[in-house]
Amino acid sequence: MNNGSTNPISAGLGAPAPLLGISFNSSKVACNNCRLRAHCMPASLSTHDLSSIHNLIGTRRRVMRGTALFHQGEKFASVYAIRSGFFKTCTASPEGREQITGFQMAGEMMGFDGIVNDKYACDAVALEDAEVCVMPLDGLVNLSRNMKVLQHHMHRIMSREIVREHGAMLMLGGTRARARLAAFLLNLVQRLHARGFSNSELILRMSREEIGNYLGLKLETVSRTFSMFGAASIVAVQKRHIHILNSAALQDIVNQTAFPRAGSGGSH
Amino acid sequence: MNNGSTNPISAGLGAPAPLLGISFNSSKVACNNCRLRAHCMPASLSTHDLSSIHNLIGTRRRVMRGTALFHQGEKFASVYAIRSGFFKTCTASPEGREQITGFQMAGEMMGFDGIVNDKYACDAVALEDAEVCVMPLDGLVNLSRNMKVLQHHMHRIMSREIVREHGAMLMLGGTRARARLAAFLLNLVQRLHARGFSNSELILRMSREEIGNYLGLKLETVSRTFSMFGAASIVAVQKRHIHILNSAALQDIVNQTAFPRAGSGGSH
DNA sequence: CGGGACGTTGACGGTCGTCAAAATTAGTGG
DNA sequence: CCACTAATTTTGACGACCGTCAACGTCCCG
Repeated sequence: MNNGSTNPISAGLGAPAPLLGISFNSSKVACNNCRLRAHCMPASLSTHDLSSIHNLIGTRRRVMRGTALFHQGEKFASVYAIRSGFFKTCTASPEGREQITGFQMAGEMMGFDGIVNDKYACDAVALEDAEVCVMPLDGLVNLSRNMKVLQHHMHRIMSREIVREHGAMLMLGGTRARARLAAFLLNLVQRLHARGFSNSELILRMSREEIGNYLGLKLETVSRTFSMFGAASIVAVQKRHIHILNSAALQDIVNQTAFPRAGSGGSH
Repeated sequence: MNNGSTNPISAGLGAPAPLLGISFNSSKVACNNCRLRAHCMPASLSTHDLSSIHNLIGTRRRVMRGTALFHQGEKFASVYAIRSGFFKTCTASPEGREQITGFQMAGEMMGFDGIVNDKYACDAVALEDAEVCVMPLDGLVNLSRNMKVLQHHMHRIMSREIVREHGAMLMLGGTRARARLAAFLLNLVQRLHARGFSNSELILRMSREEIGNYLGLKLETVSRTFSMFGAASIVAVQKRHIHILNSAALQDIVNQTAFPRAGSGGSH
């Protein structure tokens, strides 16, 4: 399976052509050139390891806005790293209610919830045209058997997902609308900032309804709360364009607007 | 606590205490005799594999009611399988609010949230005297490198935890108090039933306040809702002893009391 | 220009948080 | 065994917050 050279010669039949614009089918952007590597790959990897991983990533896949990368119940096979674009993941309860469980951006991974039952446990829908790296799980698993860093990295990613959801639960249980929306904005802008974007401006990729669904609020409440932030000059809101004017005030709202004294006392 | 010896010992988690009153090492119940094996181990294992795993589980550990198995922020080392007893896991937000992220019973595992940052991300507190199997992670990891079933099993467990939290989010976002409490009871009794207990009776190991915290409700609301269920003869409630009289009605409440039309197409 | 998706704003009412007090139980020491 | 305190649970009254219903404005696309 070792592929020593991925040089232009082997590509003579008109495959990769890394020189020019975008090539779809052939488009294997080498992982070691990917500027998102820090987000989805282990920190330190030998070039040899890196190319092993790179070879594993069979294809990339484009996902048009509004369409699903995978569906709840679909046979599980691969996990995905987002190269570009923005996703939501949502589950449907047996009785048909739908809950958005998270929003994912470039460098983040999706699909690990499919491992338990060999079926994806949620839909992953692109909120804007997107591109993902397809990572077949058995490939990853096999590779990780001889690559300790990779094995540990997989564990870390899943563990992180667990912790992330802890955070989401923290928000949903026992805070007011203001606090939820404030925390939501701060979280988004922080993740964007970690990817080189502004730490005060962002464009929402999702509708008010989707925000509300995620935060456990109705869309009208989301809208009203945005207006409130605007009136207080904490955030400038124009449709989906958000400008955080006073991030400290937002943080205060997160801190102060939790229901008071939820959990203290108690333990003996 | 009123024993002759000084208290710090029981509270201390520091050193692996060699020969105190309780001998940690001695009690090695062979995994292949453990009637909970089906819950925490892969389905099919050769006896050889099983004994490898068994050897890995260095110790068991007793946890007294009200004390913590591990604390948020503590250095991560092991995951734990519950042999007996009942736990809650709770995280504290930076601003000090506390959120219970789950209740765990015999056969379930805890600690995987510690992998990401090499620190436990939550407290695990025993709600009744308990006993756990200590499973050092690096041992598991090394073993799994040569034991494919185990490797896959670990992935499944973490994945299941992710999915479980999806479910919790589903409940916290967009349902009413009745629905949350009904779903909570049904979930508890179902898990207990899977362990050989009644499918209609249970004893709550946690206080009204803890239930409320978990469900995003105040303790008064929890109490009132219990009373409501009682008045409707759906559940007989006596303190913490719960008898489900009409499980179908409970299920109806879960289904019907979600906020209407949260996610589907809005035609009016 | 017209239709549809999305967002904003207003008015009203229900659910549940808040405050308060009483009831029941558990734990402790005499 | 019984008094005493602390913890937990229950119940009531009140009101804030947010869900509900409705109308309107905006933008996009055919």
